[in-house]
Amino acid sequence: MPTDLNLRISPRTVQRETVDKLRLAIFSGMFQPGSRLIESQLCAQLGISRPSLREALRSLEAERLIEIVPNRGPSIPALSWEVATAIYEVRELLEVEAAGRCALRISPGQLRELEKSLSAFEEAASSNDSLAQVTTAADFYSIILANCGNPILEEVHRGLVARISFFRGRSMSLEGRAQSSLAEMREIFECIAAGDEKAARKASKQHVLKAKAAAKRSMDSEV
Amino acid sequence: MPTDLNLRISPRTVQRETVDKLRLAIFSGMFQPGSRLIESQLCAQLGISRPSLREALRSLEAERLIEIVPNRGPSIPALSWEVATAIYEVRELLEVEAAGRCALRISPGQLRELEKSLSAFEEAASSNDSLAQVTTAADFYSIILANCGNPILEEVHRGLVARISFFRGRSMSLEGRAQSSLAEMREIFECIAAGDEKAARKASKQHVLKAKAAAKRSMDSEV
DNA sequence: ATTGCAAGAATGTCAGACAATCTGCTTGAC
DNA sequence: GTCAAGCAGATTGTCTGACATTCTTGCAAT
Repeated sequence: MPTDLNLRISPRTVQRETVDKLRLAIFSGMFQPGSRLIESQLCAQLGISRPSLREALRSLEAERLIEIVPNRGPSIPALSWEVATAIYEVRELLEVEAAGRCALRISPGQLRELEKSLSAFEEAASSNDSLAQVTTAADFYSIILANCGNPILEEVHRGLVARISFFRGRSMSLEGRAQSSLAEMREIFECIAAGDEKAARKASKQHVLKAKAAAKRSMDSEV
Repeated sequence: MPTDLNLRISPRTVQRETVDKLRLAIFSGMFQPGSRLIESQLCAQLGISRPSLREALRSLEAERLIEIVPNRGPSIPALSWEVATAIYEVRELLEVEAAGRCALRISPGQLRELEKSLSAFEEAASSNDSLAQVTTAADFYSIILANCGNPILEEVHRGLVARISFFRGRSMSLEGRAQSSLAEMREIFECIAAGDEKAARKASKQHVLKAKAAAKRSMDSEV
């Protein structure tokens, strides 16, 4: 039997609930970039005590989802295009590697899961629900990353994607982006299904580059 | 003038001091892998209150330097060889990319700094001070990562290296590892100094692979 | 318009408390 | 003698309340 089968269920603690709730709130753009978070207000809204909140904030700080400046407290960092570019570049590095490995080692069962998630995205892409588009697209990637055979690759990728997830919501709503995204993702899927490592890498690289370009367009059009 | 010139000095807060102290303590192997950390003991040793300590522990948890299981508290995770391997693989990805970029864009001033750090490692390598070897080697890499033009690459790399830093201390003490490491690092330096991207990538890849092999040897010999 | 100051707000940190959970040891049954 | 049940101590999760320090803001004065 597997040696590290983890049967232990993790009790939901206030700290973890709070981290999850705040993370979701940040993703959904509830706070303006640059705006400060007032501890007392958050405590009241979340119905928790200040020590618990502060622990949660430290976790989010380490994830780079918020910044905490001594004596000024937590705030939502304004993500510059420079940093976003840097994140996209590292994402490219990681996703290309993951797609290539995935093509060589994914199991038939997981491949079906990947196909399912692609279908889910297809459905979302034809709708106007940009939140559904982002989440289903994220599912697609996370299956690839989960099957690349390297848990660290997955972990690092998740951390990066978190920071630019709200970019995706905006770029998805660009005219036609969801459809072309779908085509690129289908290409990646086909390559993985065929077990063609090189092609999977190439397709994955193309996809990230286009996503990056779309993110830039959506940012420019906003300024 | 630079737009993000950060003149703000960060006051040293208890939380930050504590994170730094504990991180250093973990690096230096003060705690056995798998051993639990007792909050009350740490509070007494550090002379701080429990809320402050718990905030620091949350930061370290997010860095993956400790694990916190609900109702069992913090402990030092036992780093399996599987995970260590995964980390080395991602390190390879990042360091190769960084070395290649660095070769194309490093400034003469920073190149001199890199040369200096190489000399420092050379001196340490001929001694038996494995701590000095690890720190000077870390300086060498961090200069490369700082000059690759991608701050995210640097940030992610730092997070990974932190988790396996104590491996390096052990593998450096392997017979002859410091000397061969020196040769590999000098090769990387030469390639960067020559501005040869491809060669820098190749040399960097070789270096990580050998470091990984050395880490495995040191781990095997311990079991 | 700029400077300086004072009141208010927010954070950093601590002390103490209590319920829930875990751990180890004693006790009892077979 | 071994194993299970149960109890006491240890430890964590969480809250309340407090206070000094630091930041912010509005107002007055130059």
